[in-house]
Amino acid sequence: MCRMARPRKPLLSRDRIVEAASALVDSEGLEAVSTRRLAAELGVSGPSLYNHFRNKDEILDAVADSVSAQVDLSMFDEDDGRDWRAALHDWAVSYRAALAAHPHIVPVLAQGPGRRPAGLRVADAAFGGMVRAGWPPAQATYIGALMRYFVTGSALGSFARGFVDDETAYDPADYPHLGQAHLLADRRQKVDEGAFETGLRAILDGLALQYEQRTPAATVRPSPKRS
Amino acid sequence: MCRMARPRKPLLSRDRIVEAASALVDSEGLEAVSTRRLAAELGVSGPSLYNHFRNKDEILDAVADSVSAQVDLSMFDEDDGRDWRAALHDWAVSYRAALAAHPHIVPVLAQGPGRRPAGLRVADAAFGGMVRAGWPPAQATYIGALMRYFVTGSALGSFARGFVDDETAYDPADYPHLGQAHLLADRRQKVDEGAFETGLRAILDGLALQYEQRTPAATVRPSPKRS
DNA sequence: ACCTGAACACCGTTCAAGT
DNA sequence: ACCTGAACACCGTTCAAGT
Repeated sequence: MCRMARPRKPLLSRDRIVEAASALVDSEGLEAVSTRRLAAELGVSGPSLYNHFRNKDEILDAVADSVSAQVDLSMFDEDDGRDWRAALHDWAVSYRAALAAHPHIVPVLAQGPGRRPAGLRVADAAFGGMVRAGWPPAQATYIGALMRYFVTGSALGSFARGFVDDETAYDPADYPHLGQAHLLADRRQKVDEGAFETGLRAILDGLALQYEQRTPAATVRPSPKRS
Repeated sequence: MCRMARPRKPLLSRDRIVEAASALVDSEGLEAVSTRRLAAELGVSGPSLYNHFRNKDEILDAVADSVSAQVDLSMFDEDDGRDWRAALHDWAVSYRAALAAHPHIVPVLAQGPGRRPAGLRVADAAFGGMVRAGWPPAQATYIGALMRYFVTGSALGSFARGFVDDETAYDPADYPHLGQAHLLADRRQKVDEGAFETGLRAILDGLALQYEQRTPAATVRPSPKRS
């Protein structure tokens, strides 16, 4: 009857905790994650988690970061040979796919990289890729930020989940143009895809215009200090 | 010693509750809002709130909606006379300003309009404005959605608050390009503004290209069924 | 080092009771 | 109709105690 207070092999590890937390977030949402519930899922008592993480927020940060780690960044490799526009497009698509696969953690992710390593790696790679492609550093920073705005916004405020599935919610007297707002779920997913593609194309087209007109630098005038 | 269980004039009202909740969200963040704390702030006991709202989520929805209600929609008025591009620009700026003034409630707002009246009004006005300007309904839906993605994403994932204020967090060995990531707070705010302006301009420029090439309809060919 | 149960100060919500 | 206190089933986190 002697339940060990401490077994020779640790019952828990950061990885095991993150794995269980991710599964719980994906299956039942952020609200379902309590330290006690998570511990129960892992077969330990609540306070055990505090041997591996300082608090619950750190666990959720780790879950968010494991999603960031799934974003493909290979398009920013030096010897990739493709142009910034194609790289940005492929990055956005991969970025969004990673987030859309785990929608419930997006609110945590969308707040910014904080000190999460994979989140910082994403920001770093995109910035580096744009600078290498010839964008001035200030513009490269803007591009990284605005792409994050758009991608996280699209994953978070999905049209598909953002409107209620109830036609009586949209009185035509109040909202004369929203007659179609409560459409079938699969139609709504098409709206999300269409909006994302339309927005991404617009952003890339618009940035291409700005790229042509970017700071003259070494082209027109004899370059003014280019540190 | 007879404290009234029910005074002649109600102590609470939905408006008073929303007002107090908004103040609490703005000053101390979403996490500070508990039904008990909110009730205390209003000088009543916790359960009293349930006479006016079904649950806490409904209160937060109402707070979010009061922010949506501050978004200017006048640029979509019929007799406004300005083009869709100017309207979209002004809308985005006003939209973002409303959200940036109450950043802590944005995570609730960003999830979509749900059944919040002011949120639906925003979606309705933008859609209607684009259709009136000549956009096909499907495109108008996309535009409303993608603008929401971008604006809520920018308000939620602010660059200024999204990076930690600690230079040791960005080891150049790990993130070769993030040397500037922990800059002064006011510089970071400039990044947010720059990224928002750059992104908004790119979106509008890109949409202008798509507007020119939109469904030929009655212009080129003898219109193929235009229901 | 790593797990435990007990404990503290909280939660959201329900409900019978008051007026 | 609208407020109350008591109660229920939870929380996150700390800590002394075990091995």
